[in-house]
Amino acid sequence: MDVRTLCLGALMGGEATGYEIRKMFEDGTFSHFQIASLGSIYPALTKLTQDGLVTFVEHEQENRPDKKIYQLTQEGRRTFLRTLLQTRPAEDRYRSDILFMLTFAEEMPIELTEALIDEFAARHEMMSMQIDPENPDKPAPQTSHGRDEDGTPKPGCCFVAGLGQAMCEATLKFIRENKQGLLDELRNRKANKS
Amino acid sequence: MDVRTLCLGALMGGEATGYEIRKMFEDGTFSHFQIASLGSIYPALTKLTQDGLVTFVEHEQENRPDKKIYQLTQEGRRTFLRTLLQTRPAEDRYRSDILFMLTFAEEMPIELTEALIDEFAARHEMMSMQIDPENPDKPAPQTSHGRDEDGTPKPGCCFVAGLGQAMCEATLKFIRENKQGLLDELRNRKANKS
DNA sequence: ACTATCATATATCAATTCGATATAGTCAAT
DNA sequence: ATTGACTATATCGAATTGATATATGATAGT
Repeated sequence: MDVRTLCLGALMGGEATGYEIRKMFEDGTFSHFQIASLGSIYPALTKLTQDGLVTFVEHEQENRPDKKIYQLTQEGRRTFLRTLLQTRPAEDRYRSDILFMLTFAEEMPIELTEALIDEFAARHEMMSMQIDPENPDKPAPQTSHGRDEDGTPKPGCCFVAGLGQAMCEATLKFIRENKQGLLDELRNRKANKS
Repeated sequence: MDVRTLCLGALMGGEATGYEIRKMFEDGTFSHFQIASLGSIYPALTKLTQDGLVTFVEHEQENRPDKKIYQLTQEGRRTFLRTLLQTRPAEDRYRSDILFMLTFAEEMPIELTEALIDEFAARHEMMSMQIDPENPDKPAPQTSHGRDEDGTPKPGCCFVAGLGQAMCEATLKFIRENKQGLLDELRNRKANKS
Protein backbone atom coordinates (compact mmCIF):
# COMPACT_ATOMS: atom_id res chain seq x y z
CA MET A 1 0.00 0.00 0.00
CA ASP A 2 1.54 3.24 -1.07
CA VAL A 3 1.31 6.47 0.85
CA ARG A 4 -1.32 7.88 -1.51
CA THR A 5 -3.72 5.09 -0.57
CA LEU A 6 -2.88 5.47 3.11
CA CYS A 7 -3.72 9.18 2.88
CA LEU A 8 -7.06 8.43 1.26
CA GLY A 9 -7.76 6.02 4.09
CA ALA A 10 -6.80 8.59 6.67
CA LEU A 11 -9.20 11.07 5.13
CA MET A 12 -12.07 8.56 5.21
CA GLY A 13 -12.51 9.61 8.85
CA GLY A 14 -13.03 13.24 7.90
CA GLU A 15 -11.01 16.26 6.89
CA ALA A 16 -7.47 16.72 8.11
CA THR A 17 -4.22 18.56 7.43
CA GLY A 18 -1.06 16.79 6.32
CA TYR A 19 0.31 17.25 9.80
CA GLU A 20 -2.74 15.60 11.35
CA ILE A 21 -2.48 12.71 8.93
CA ARG A 22 1.08 12.12 10.02
CA LYS A 23 -0.11 12.09 13.62
CA MET A 24 -2.56 9.31 12.80
CA PHE A 25 0.41 7.23 11.70
CA GLU A 26 2.67 8.46 14.49
CA ASP A 27 0.42 8.33 17.55
CA GLY A 28 -3.11 7.76 16.41
CA THR A 29 -5.43 5.24 14.88
CA PHE A 30 -3.00 3.66 12.45
CA SER A 31 0.23 4.04 14.38
CA HIS A 32 0.62 0.40 15.35
CA PHE A 33 0.39 -1.14 11.89
CA GLN A 34 1.24 1.46 9.28
CA ILE A 35 3.91 4.09 8.92
CA ALA A 36 4.12 7.21 6.78
CA SER A 37 6.41 10.17 7.16
CA LEU A 38 5.81 13.81 6.31
CA GLY A 39 8.31 13.54 3.49
CA SER A 40 5.97 11.16 1.72
CA ILE A 41 2.61 12.52 2.92
CA TYR A 42 2.95 16.02 1.49
CA PRO A 43 3.95 14.89 -2.01
CA ALA A 44 1.16 12.31 -1.88
CA LEU A 45 -1.44 14.95 -1.03
CA THR A 46 -0.18 17.14 -3.86
CA LYS A 47 -0.48 14.27 -6.29
CA LEU A 48 -3.94 13.35 -5.01
CA THR A 49 -5.06 16.95 -5.45
CA GLN A 50 -3.80 16.94 -9.03
CA ASP A 51 -5.71 13.73 -9.68
CA GLY A 52 -8.89 15.17 -8.21
CA LEU A 53 -9.15 12.64 -5.39
CA VAL A 54 -8.85 15.25 -2.63
CA THR A 55 -9.45 18.98 -2.34
CA PHE A 56 -8.21 21.45 0.24
CA VAL A 57 -9.26 24.74 1.73
CA GLU A 58 -6.52 27.07 2.85
CA HIS A 59 -7.06 28.53 6.29
CA GLU A 60 -4.95 31.52 7.16
CA GLN A 61 -3.84 31.74 10.74
CA GLU A 62 -2.39 34.73 12.49
CA ASN A 63 1.36 34.43 12.67
CA ARG A 64 1.40 30.81 11.60
CA PRO A 65 1.85 29.03 8.32
CA ASP A 66 -1.34 28.53 6.36
CA LYS A 67 -3.27 25.41 7.17
CA LYS A 68 -4.41 23.30 4.26
CA ILE A 69 -7.38 21.27 5.30
CA TYR A 70 -7.77 18.31 2.99
CA GLN A 71 -10.95 16.43 2.26
CA LEU A 72 -11.87 13.48 0.07
CA THR A 73 -13.79 14.14 -3.12
CA GLN A 74 -16.51 11.71 -4.16
CA GLU A 75 -14.08 10.36 -6.73
CA GLY A 76 -11.47 9.92 -3.99
CA ARG A 77 -13.86 8.06 -1.77
CA ARG A 78 -14.87 5.78 -4.62
CA THR A 79 -11.26 5.18 -5.59
CA PHE A 80 -10.34 4.20 -2.07
CA LEU A 81 -13.25 1.78 -1.72
CA ARG A 82 -12.38 0.25 -5.10
CA THR A 83 -8.79 -0.15 -3.94
CA LEU A 84 -10.00 -1.98 -0.82
CA LEU A 85 -11.95 -4.40 -2.99
CA GLN A 86 -9.23 -4.98 -5.55
CA THR A 87 -6.00 -4.92 -3.57
CA ARG A 88 -4.38 -8.15 -2.56
CA PRO A 89 -2.91 -7.11 0.78
CA ALA A 90 0.88 -7.32 0.96
CA GLU A 91 2.55 -9.60 3.46
CA ASP A 92 2.79 -8.21 6.95
CA ARG A 93 6.23 -7.12 7.89
CA TYR A 94 7.58 -6.77 11.33
CA ARG A 95 10.89 -5.10 11.84
CA SER A 96 12.64 -5.16 15.18
CA ASP A 97 16.19 -4.12 15.86
CA ILE A 98 15.90 -5.43 19.39
CA LEU A 99 14.96 -8.97 18.34
CA PHE A 100 17.71 -8.94 15.74
CA MET A 101 20.22 -7.90 18.37
CA LEU A 102 18.97 -10.48 20.87
CA THR A 103 19.78 -13.14 18.31
CA PHE A 104 23.42 -12.43 19.17
CA ALA A 105 22.91 -12.63 22.93
CA GLU A 106 25.83 -15.02 23.32
CA GLU A 107 28.18 -12.49 21.79
CA MET A 108 27.36 -9.66 24.14
CA PRO A 109 27.52 -8.87 27.86
CA ILE A 110 24.60 -10.31 29.80
CA GLU A 111 23.69 -6.87 31.13
CA LEU A 112 23.07 -5.71 27.58
CA THR A 113 20.85 -8.69 26.87
CA GLU A 114 18.83 -7.94 29.96
CA ALA A 115 18.62 -4.25 29.12
CA LEU A 116 17.38 -5.05 25.62
CA ILE A 117 14.69 -7.37 26.93
CA ASP A 118 13.60 -4.80 29.50
CA GLU A 119 13.46 -2.13 26.84
CA PHE A 120 11.40 -4.42 24.63
CA ALA A 121 9.00 -5.08 27.49
CA ALA A 122 8.75 -1.41 28.40
CA ARG A 123 7.89 -0.44 24.83
CA HIS A 124 5.19 -3.07 24.64
CA GLU A 125 3.79 -2.08 27.99
CA MET A 126 3.53 1.49 26.79
CA MET A 127 1.95 0.37 23.53
CA SER A 128 -0.54 -1.79 25.36
CA MET A 129 -1.66 1.15 27.48
CA GLN A 130 -1.81 3.43 24.48
CA ILE A 131 -4.21 1.09 22.72
CA ASP A 132 -7.67 1.16 24.17
CA PRO A 133 -10.01 -1.08 22.23
CA GLU A 134 -13.05 0.91 23.35
CA ASN A 135 -11.41 4.10 22.27
CA PRO A 136 -9.04 3.45 19.37
CA ASP A 137 -7.76 7.01 19.10
CA LYS A 138 -6.66 7.82 22.61
CA PRO A 139 -4.39 10.83 22.24
CA ALA A 140 -6.02 14.10 21.24
CA PRO A 141 -9.50 13.08 20.17
CA GLN A 142 -10.31 16.41 18.55
CA THR A 143 -10.83 14.79 15.21
CA SER A 144 -13.10 11.82 15.28
CA HIS A 145 -10.95 9.27 13.51
CA GLY A 146 -11.65 5.69 14.33
CA ARG A 147 -15.25 6.43 15.09
CA ASP A 148 -18.43 7.05 13.21
CA GLU A 149 -20.14 10.37 12.68
CA ASP A 150 -22.26 9.67 15.75
CA GLY A 151 -19.18 9.11 17.90
CA THR A 152 -19.46 5.34 18.24
CA PRO A 153 -16.11 3.60 17.85
CA LYS A 154 -15.96 1.65 14.61
CA PRO A 155 -16.10 -2.12 15.03
CA GLY A 156 -13.21 -2.69 12.62
CA CYS A 157 -11.01 -0.35 14.64
CA CYS A 158 -11.99 -2.05 17.90
CA PHE A 159 -11.14 -5.44 16.47
CA VAL A 160 -7.75 -4.29 15.27
CA ALA A 161 -7.04 -2.49 18.54
CA GLY A 162 -8.00 -5.56 20.54
CA LEU A 163 -5.73 -7.68 18.41
CA GLY A 164 -2.88 -5.29 19.01
CA GLN A 165 -3.44 -5.45 22.74
CA ALA A 166 -3.57 -9.24 22.70
CA MET A 167 -0.22 -9.30 20.92
CA CYS A 168 1.31 -6.92 23.44
CA GLU A 169 0.04 -8.96 26.34
CA ALA A 170 1.36 -12.18 24.83
CA THR A 171 4.75 -10.56 24.38
CA LEU A 172 4.85 -9.36 27.98
CA LYS A 173 3.72 -12.74 29.27
CA PHE A 174 6.41 -14.52 27.28
CA ILE A 175 9.07 -12.21 28.65
CA ARG A 176 7.89 -12.68 32.23
CA GLU A 177 8.09 -16.42 31.79
CA ASN A 178 11.29 -16.75 29.79
CA LYS A 179 13.61 -13.86 30.50
CA GLN A 180 15.21 -15.37 33.57
CA GLY A 181 15.68 -18.72 31.86
CA LEU A 182 17.56 -17.11 29.00
CA LEU A 183 19.82 -15.11 31.31
CA ASP A 184 20.59 -18.23 33.38
CA GLU A 185 21.42 -20.23 30.30
CA LEU A 186 23.72 -17.48 29.05
CA ARG A 187 25.49 -17.32 32.41
CA ASN A 188 25.92 -21.10 32.37
CA ARG A 189 27.48 -21.02 28.94
CA LYS A 190 29.88 -18.27 29.92
CA ALA A 191 30.92 -20.25 32.99
CA ASN A 192 31.52 -23.42 30.96
CA LYS A 193 33.53 -21.58 28.36
CA SER A 194 36.04 -20.13 30.80
CA MET B 1 19.83 -0.73 11.40
CA ASP B 2 21.06 -0.38 7.87
CA VAL B 3 21.54 -3.26 5.47
CA ARG B 4 25.31 -3.20 5.94
CA THR B 5 24.95 -4.01 9.62
CA LEU B 6 22.35 -6.67 8.87
CA CYS B 7 24.77 -8.32 6.44
CA LEU B 8 27.52 -8.34 9.05
CA GLY B 9 25.10 -9.99 11.47
CA ALA B 10 24.11 -12.56 8.89
CA LEU B 11 27.76 -13.43 8.34
CA MET B 12 28.33 -13.90 12.10
CA GLY B 13 26.90 -17.39 11.60
CA GLY B 14 29.52 -18.30 9.02
CA GLU B 15 30.30 -17.68 5.38
CA ALA B 16 27.52 -17.14 2.87
CA THR B 17 26.75 -15.77 -0.57
CA GLY B 18 24.59 -12.70 -1.15
CA TYR B 19 21.83 -14.98 -2.28
CA GLU B 20 22.02 -17.01 0.90
CA ILE B 21 21.95 -13.86 3.00
CA ARG B 22 18.76 -12.82 1.30
CA LYS B 23 17.29 -16.20 2.14
CA MET B 24 18.03 -15.66 5.81
CA PHE B 25 15.82 -12.57 5.62
CA GLU B 26 13.28 -14.18 3.30
CA ASP B 27 12.79 -17.62 4.86
CA GLY B 28 15.46 -18.16 7.44
CA THR B 29 16.65 -17.08 10.84
CA PHE B 30 15.83 -13.40 10.57
CA SER B 31 12.80 -13.54 8.31
CA HIS B 32 10.23 -12.69 10.96
CA PHE B 33 11.77 -9.49 12.26
CA GLN B 34 14.05 -8.02 9.64
CA ILE B 35 13.85 -7.49 5.92
CA ALA B 36 16.48 -6.91 3.29
CA SER B 37 16.19 -7.26 -0.46
CA LEU B 38 18.83 -8.29 -2.99
CA GLY B 39 18.86 -4.77 -4.35
CA SER B 40 20.27 -3.55 -1.06
CA ILE B 41 22.32 -6.61 -0.06
CA TYR B 42 24.64 -6.68 -3.06
CA PRO B 43 25.60 -3.00 -2.84
CA ALA B 44 26.06 -3.43 0.91
CA LEU B 45 28.45 -6.36 0.41
CA THR B 46 30.42 -4.36 -2.15
CA LYS B 47 30.74 -1.49 0.27
CA LEU B 48 31.71 -3.81 3.13
CA THR B 49 34.40 -5.37 0.95
CA GLN B 50 35.79 -1.93 0.13
CA ASP B 51 35.85 -1.09 3.82
CA GLY B 52 37.67 -4.33 4.66
CA LEU B 53 34.91 -5.71 6.86
CA VAL B 54 34.27 -8.75 4.67
CA THR B 55 36.24 -10.70 2.07
CA PHE B 56 35.04 -13.09 -0.58
CA VAL B 57 36.34 -16.05 -2.53
CA GLU B 58 35.03 -16.55 -6.02
CA HIS B 59 33.96 -20.10 -6.75
CA GLU B 60 33.50 -20.97 -10.36
CA GLN B 61 30.67 -23.38 -11.09
CA GLU B 62 30.09 -25.29 -14.28
CA ASN B 63 27.47 -23.55 -16.35
CA ARG B 64 26.41 -21.24 -13.57
CA PRO B 65 27.32 -17.73 -12.58
CA ASP B 66 30.29 -17.47 -10.27
CA LYS B 67 29.56 -17.76 -6.62
CA LYS B 68 31.04 -15.17 -4.31
CA ILE B 69 31.32 -16.63 -0.85
CA TYR B 70 31.57 -13.85 1.69
CA GLN B 71 33.15 -14.06 5.10
CA LEU B 72 33.66 -11.63 7.97
CA THR B 73 37.15 -10.27 8.55
CA GLN B 74 38.35 -9.83 12.12
CA GLU B 75 37.78 -6.13 11.64
CA GLY B 76 34.24 -6.88 10.45
CA ARG B 77 33.50 -9.04 13.44
CA ARG B 78 34.81 -6.39 15.81
CA THR B 79 32.84 -3.68 14.04
CA PHE B 80 29.62 -5.65 14.34
CA LEU B 81 30.09 -6.35 18.03
CA ARG B 82 30.91 -2.70 18.63
CA THR B 83 27.73 -1.74 16.79
CA LEU B 84 25.72 -4.06 19.04
CA LEU B 85 27.13 -2.34 22.11
CA GLN B 86 26.71 1.21 20.84
CA THR B 87 23.49 1.16 18.86
CA ARG B 88 20.31 2.40 20.43
CA PRO B 89 17.83 0.05 18.79
CA ALA B 90 15.22 1.79 16.65
CA GLU B 91 11.54 1.48 17.47
CA ASP B 92 9.91 -1.70 16.28
CA ARG B 93 7.66 -1.20 13.35
CA TYR B 94 4.88 -3.44 12.31
CA ARG B 95 3.26 -2.92 8.95
CA SER B 96 0.10 -4.69 7.98
CA ASP B 97 -2.06 -3.96 5.00
CA ILE B 98 -4.66 -6.38 6.29
CA LEU B 99 -5.10 -4.63 9.64
CA PHE B 100 -5.23 -1.28 7.87
CA MET B 101 -7.94 -2.56 5.57
CA LEU B 102 -9.90 -4.13 8.44
CA THR B 103 -10.11 -0.69 9.98
CA PHE B 104 -12.60 0.07 7.22
CA ALA B 105 -14.67 -3.05 7.76
CA GLU B 106 -17.89 -1.05 7.87
CA GLU B 107 -17.24 0.29 4.41
CA MET B 108 -16.83 -3.06 2.71
CA PRO B 109 -18.83 -6.23 2.07
CA ILE B 110 -18.85 -8.59 5.06
CA GLU B 111 -17.47 -11.40 2.90
CA LEU B 112 -14.34 -9.35 2.29
CA THR B 113 -13.92 -8.68 6.00
CA GLU B 114 -14.18 -12.36 6.71
CA ALA B 115 -11.79 -13.23 3.90
CA LEU B 116 -9.24 -10.74 5.21
CA ILE B 117 -9.43 -12.15 8.72
CA ASP B 118 -9.11 -15.69 7.42
CA GLU B 119 -6.11 -14.70 5.33
CA PHE B 120 -4.56 -13.05 8.36
CA ALA B 121 -5.10 -16.18 10.42
CA ALA B 122 -3.75 -18.45 7.69
CA ARG B 123 -0.57 -16.42 7.38
CA HIS B 124 0.01 -16.52 11.11
CA GLU B 125 -0.69 -20.23 11.26
CA MET B 126 1.91 -20.79 8.56
CA MET B 127 4.36 -18.54 10.35
CA SER B 128 3.80 -20.32 13.64
CA MET B 129 4.59 -23.67 12.04
CA GLN B 130 7.61 -22.27 10.26
CA ILE B 131 9.10 -21.09 13.55
CA ASP B 132 10.42 -23.89 15.66
CA PRO B 133 12.04 -22.59 18.82
CA GLU B 134 14.19 -25.69 19.12
CA ASN B 135 15.35 -25.32 15.58
CA PRO B 136 15.32 -21.65 14.59
CA ASP B 137 16.41 -22.22 10.99
CA LYS B 138 13.93 -24.74 9.73
CA PRO B 139 14.16 -24.57 5.95
CA ALA B 140 17.36 -25.79 4.34
CA PRO B 141 19.72 -26.21 7.28
CA GLN B 142 22.81 -26.60 5.11
CA THR B 143 24.43 -23.58 6.64
CA SER B 144 24.39 -23.56 10.38
CA HIS B 145 22.88 -20.17 11.04
CA GLY B 146 21.12 -19.75 14.32
CA ARG B 147 23.28 -22.37 15.96
CA ASP B 148 26.74 -22.64 17.39
CA GLU B 149 29.72 -24.31 15.77
CA ASP B 150 28.85 -27.46 17.71
CA GLY B 151 25.33 -27.49 16.29
CA THR B 152 23.52 -26.43 19.45
CA PRO B 153 20.80 -23.87 18.76
CA LYS B 154 21.76 -20.48 20.15
CA PRO B 155 19.81 -19.41 23.23
CA GLY B 156 19.19 -15.92 21.85
CA CYS B 157 17.68 -17.38 18.69
CA CYS B 158 15.49 -19.74 20.70
CA PHE B 159 14.22 -16.90 22.84
CA VAL B 160 13.35 -14.79 19.82
CA ALA B 161 11.75 -17.73 18.03
CA GLY B 162 9.68 -18.58 21.10
CA LEU B 163 8.54 -15.00 21.34
CA GLY B 164 7.50 -15.06 17.69
CA GLN B 165 5.50 -18.20 18.26
CA ALA B 166 3.80 -16.76 21.32
CA MET B 167 2.75 -13.75 19.29
CA CYS B 168 1.37 -15.94 16.50
CA GLU B 169 -0.58 -18.02 18.95
CA ALA B 170 -2.01 -14.96 20.67
CA THR B 171 -3.11 -13.62 17.30
CA LEU B 172 -4.80 -16.88 16.37
CA LYS B 173 -6.48 -17.12 19.75
CA PHE B 174 -7.81 -13.59 19.47
CA ILE B 175 -9.24 -14.30 16.04
CA ARG B 176 -10.90 -17.49 17.21
CA GLU B 177 -12.54 -15.58 20.04
CA ASN B 178 -13.48 -12.36 18.29
CA LYS B 179 -14.02 -12.95 14.60
CA GLN B 180 -17.64 -14.03 14.87
CA GLY B 181 -18.45 -11.16 17.20
CA LEU B 182 -17.13 -8.64 14.72
CA LEU B 183 -19.03 -10.16 11.81
CA ASP B 184 -22.26 -10.22 13.83
CA GLU B 185 -21.84 -6.62 14.84
CA LEU B 186 -21.23 -5.61 11.23
CA ARG B 187 -24.33 -7.48 10.10
CA ASN B 188 -26.36 -5.79 12.82
CA ARG B 189 -25.23 -2.37 11.75
CA LYS B 190 -26.04 -3.07 8.12
CA ALA B 191 -29.51 -4.22 9.11
CA ASN B 192 -30.13 -1.11 11.22
CA LYS B 193 -28.97 1.18 8.47
CA SER B 194 -31.39 -0.12 5.87
C1' DA C 1 7.56 -33.38 -26.20
C1' DC C 2 6.79 -28.84 -24.90
C1' DT C 3 6.26 -25.25 -21.71
C1' DA C 4 5.99 -23.11 -17.38
C1' DT C 5 7.78 -22.26 -13.15
C1' DC C 6 11.06 -22.44 -9.68
C1' DA C 7 15.76 -22.42 -7.75
C1' DT C 8 20.50 -20.81 -7.96
C1' DA C 9 23.34 -16.64 -8.48
C1' DT C 10 24.83 -11.79 -9.45
C1' DA C 11 23.80 -7.20 -10.83
C1' DT C 12 21.47 -2.81 -11.98
C1' DC C 13 18.00 0.82 -11.83
C1' DA C 14 13.77 3.60 -11.51
C1' DA C 15 10.48 4.70 -8.16
C1' DT C 16 9.32 5.06 -3.58
C1' DT C 17 10.00 6.30 0.99
C1' DC C 18 12.59 7.81 4.99
C1' DG C 19 14.91 10.98 7.86
C1' DA C 20 16.81 15.21 8.40
C1' DT C 21 16.55 19.90 7.78
C1' DA C 22 14.61 24.71 6.92
C1' DT C 23 11.23 28.03 8.18
C1' DA C 24 8.42 30.31 11.66
C1' DG C 25 5.69 31.36 15.42
C1' DT C 26 3.52 29.98 20.27
C1' DC C 27 3.87 28.21 24.73
C1' DA C 28 5.64 26.16 28.98
C1' DA C 29 9.39 25.18 31.91
C1' DT C 30 13.91 25.57 33.96
C1' DA D 1 16.84 33.80 29.17
C1' DT D 2 16.86 29.96 26.66
C1' DT D 3 15.94 25.35 25.81
C1' DG D 4 12.72 22.24 24.23
C1' DA D 5 8.05 20.85 22.57
C1' DC D 6 4.08 21.65 19.47
C1' DT D 7 1.83 23.26 15.22
C1' DA D 8 2.39 23.48 10.16
C1' DT D 9 4.26 23.13 5.38
C1' DA D 10 7.92 22.00 2.31
C1' DT D 11 12.15 20.11 0.20
C1' DC D 12 15.98 17.02 -0.65
C1' DG D 13 19.72 13.59 -0.30
C1' DA D 14 20.19 8.95 0.95
C1' DA D 15 18.50 4.44 1.66
C1' DT D 16 15.62 0.84 0.19
C1' DT D 17 12.34 -1.71 -2.46
C1' DG D 18 10.71 -4.16 -6.25
C1' DA D 19 11.23 -5.24 -10.82
C1' DT D 20 14.01 -6.65 -14.37
C1' DA D 21 18.10 -8.73 -17.01
C1' DT D 22 21.18 -12.58 -17.56
C1' DA D 23 22.24 -17.54 -17.50
C1' DT D 24 21.14 -22.43 -16.58
C1' DG D 25 19.35 -26.71 -14.45
C1' DA D 26 15.69 -29.15 -12.45
C1' DT D 27 11.07 -30.21 -11.83
C1' DA D 28 6.35 -30.50 -12.91
C1' DG D 29 2.31 -29.97 -15.58
C1' DT D 30 -0.29 -30.42 -20.20
